[in-house]
Amino acid sequence: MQAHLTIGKVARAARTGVETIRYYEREGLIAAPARSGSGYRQYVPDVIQRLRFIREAKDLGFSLKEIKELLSLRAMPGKSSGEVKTRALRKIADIEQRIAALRGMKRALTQITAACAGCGPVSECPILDALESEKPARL
Amino acid sequence: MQAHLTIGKVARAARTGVETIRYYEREGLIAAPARSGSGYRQYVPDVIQRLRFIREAKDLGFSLKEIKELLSLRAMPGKSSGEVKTRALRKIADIEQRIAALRGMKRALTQITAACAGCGPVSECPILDALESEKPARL
DNA sequence: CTTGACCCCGCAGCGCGGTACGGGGTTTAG
DNA sequence: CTAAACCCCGTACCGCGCTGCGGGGTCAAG
Repeated sequence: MQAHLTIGKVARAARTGVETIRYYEREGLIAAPARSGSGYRQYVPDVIQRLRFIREAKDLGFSLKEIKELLSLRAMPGKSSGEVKTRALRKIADIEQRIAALRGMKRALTQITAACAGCGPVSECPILDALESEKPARL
Repeated sequence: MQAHLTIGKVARAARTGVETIRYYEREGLIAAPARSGSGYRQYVPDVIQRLRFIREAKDLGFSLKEIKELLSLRAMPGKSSGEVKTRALRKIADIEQRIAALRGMKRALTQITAACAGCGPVSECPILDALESEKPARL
């Protein structure tokens, strides 16, 4: 009846499991919430956004460790903003690389659909090689 | 002295481990190569590109199963190209979603660096919330 | 006041993607 | 010819990110 949510409600709202939330708490991805007299976790609604963000970042291939870093960009108790900025810039560069790599893949796949639309057996279509002749290396 | 490479050379060229290559072979991500009389694997150079592609896709958050699907878009023995096209289009849509999500993150991070460049303690900066107010849901 | 859904905690187990080990044979540089 | 470096295979083990289980307490609807 108040603004505090039980872990089960949070789990449903964030489309995740109760156990996952407890796990994230142990791993430091979300703060330990207040507790009721009987020991129940009492969440504020904000945690739902945070859980959703975690899920999204995870799907994009960030590890929980990286996500922790991303999240630590906010809520740094008394840190200078210069430090935050530096970290954020590094993350931005990382993200740009990922986007570029994804665009390369997309281009290759687009070529497949465009060039092979009407040609004969796929095994003879040389454009499929586009998939494998991505950048020589990097990182 | 010929065009065939041993597994160790391939591993070094693709910047991966020998065991990883054998693992990918077991998992069907790369074809089993020819063998020498004494049982040594004899690779053609192409495999190096393929391994690099796998590494790149992995870094982007694709699972080995998904990568297998991506790779299967080429080298489908006698499949109609219509089927390949359908699969490719699905993959393209998936990749576009990933790119969009990454762009959202980048935007949020950019706002952090821009807006907080000179303001006081980070804990008071409301724009950091951008990180958590990403899309309501999806998928 | 009971019953069922919920919560607590700790610990075991799982699937993924490797990584290492051990015991053997092979190749090649010196 | 020998020693180092490489290869084979099977199996065991690892860290990550959960997921489930058991044994217990709690809370709200009927």
